[in-house]
Amino acid sequence: MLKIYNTLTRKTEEFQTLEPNLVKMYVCGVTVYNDAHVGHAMSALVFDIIRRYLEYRGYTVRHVMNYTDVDDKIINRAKQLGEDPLKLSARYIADYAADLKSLNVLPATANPQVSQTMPLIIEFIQGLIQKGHAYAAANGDVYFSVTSDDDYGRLSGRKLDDMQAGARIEIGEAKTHPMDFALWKAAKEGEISWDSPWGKGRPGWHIECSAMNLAELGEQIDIHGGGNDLIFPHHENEIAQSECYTGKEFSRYWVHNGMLQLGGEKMSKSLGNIISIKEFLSKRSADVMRMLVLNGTYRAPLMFNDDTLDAAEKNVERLKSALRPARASLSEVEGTKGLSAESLSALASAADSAKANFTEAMDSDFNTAGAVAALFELSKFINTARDNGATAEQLSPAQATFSELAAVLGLKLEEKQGSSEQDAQVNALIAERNEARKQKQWKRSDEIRDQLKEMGVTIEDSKDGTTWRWG
RNA sequence: GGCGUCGUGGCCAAGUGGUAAGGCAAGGGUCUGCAAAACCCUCAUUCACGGGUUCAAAUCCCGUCGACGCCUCCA
Repeated sequence: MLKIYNTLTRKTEEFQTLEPNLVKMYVCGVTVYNDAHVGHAMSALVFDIIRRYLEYRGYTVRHVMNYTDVDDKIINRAKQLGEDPLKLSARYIADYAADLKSLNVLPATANPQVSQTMPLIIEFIQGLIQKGHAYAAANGDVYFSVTSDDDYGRLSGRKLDDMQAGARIEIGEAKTHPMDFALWKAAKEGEISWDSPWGKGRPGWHIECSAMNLAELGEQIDIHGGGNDLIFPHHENEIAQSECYTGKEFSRYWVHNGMLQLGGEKMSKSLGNIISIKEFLSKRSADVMRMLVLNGTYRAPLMFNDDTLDAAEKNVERLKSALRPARASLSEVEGTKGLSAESLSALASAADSAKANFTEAMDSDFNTAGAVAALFELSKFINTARDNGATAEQLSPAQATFSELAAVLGLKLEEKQGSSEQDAQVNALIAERNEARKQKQWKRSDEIRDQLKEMGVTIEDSKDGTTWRWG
């Protein structure tokens, strides 16, 4: 029984879909005007893991992630660069898609964009005006009326009265209530704009997600996700718009990831403490970033520093060790006995309980730290079996389970590969070293090992022979 | 000031009533010519602090202190 923490109720609830075996999941994507950073990566990874696990549990997942390609920041940046705003955003959309791919994040089933949802956005706003939830101001702006929605504030747990106390009152705006928010913004001179019943303009930030949800997934969805910095005002406003428009409950579960912390502070574009995804991947692997996320709790702040990254890197190496081949098959030693029937059945039951523990952990609000712990347990059994001389055939079922579970978490655990020429060169050096070792020429043997290390090759001697790998 | 999340060993962190998972680091060991990897052992009488409820609390309640997020664009 899968349980998910729901921000809306502040409780962990049993997960039940609107339609059997189908999950409609909408996750707020990014505003595309510069390089995405590792904080965005965290969010993408969290929902990729959730999606993969739901699929593992047998659901079909319709996973929608939007791109905000019409926005003040995009317009400003485009102005600076003298570029067309939609060309700029198209460039960064392609860029972000590439980042996600290199992070082994599965592509969403749909990636709607604001610029391509204009007719529905306008229709949506008109509907809200008709129902008395929105009003057009004299200057061409359209605002949502928060006082028209009795439930306003229920996601973030705020009351209108409380909010006004700390809210910065914007001057010169044509709002009836200070907390009213823009559905449509009248275009300024020379700005990109679309025609509407209220004159030329563009959508406010929140309406796009309500409209794209409706277009892609319908009136009601199962999961709405995003970073917890979006709870207010973005998601609060989405609920208000969608529920006032359809009269139905918008999303059953609201899932929010915690913020990535750099030096005790949230990493964000506005604070400027950014490490881009590309910069990260030039130094560490996609698996390391994913392991960092897996080691933590998706809802809690994630500590991002050299210590936690080094630990994550070690963790990845450790998991990789479970997938290394059996020694016996490499050694070409005749008459390898393999494991006893007893050890073999112990290995099989270790694989079974790893799977059970993995599922139990993931069922508890995606407890990835617990799921990874189950993999560590299994890797210990596999490695012990290998040390005890298990054959490739004997190791294979447990390794298959291990790979299957690792894949649910989206870990690749790939060993680096070299070209066949490089491999041949390494094999020749190892043959030479083995000859030297046979003659107890340790100096020469160690020279070759150092030379291989320079080339990026790690070697391991065992009684069955020498194995090596890149990295 | 308001709303919310949270405070577990040197570090990351699981655990929401029944007596502290896992990983990193550290120390010892097996193996090895040495190394590397793997494996084994050790490593919190205690869960921010102070009260309370209970046969029993890291887990529930109250209070205090502290951290972080949101209240303005933000994954």
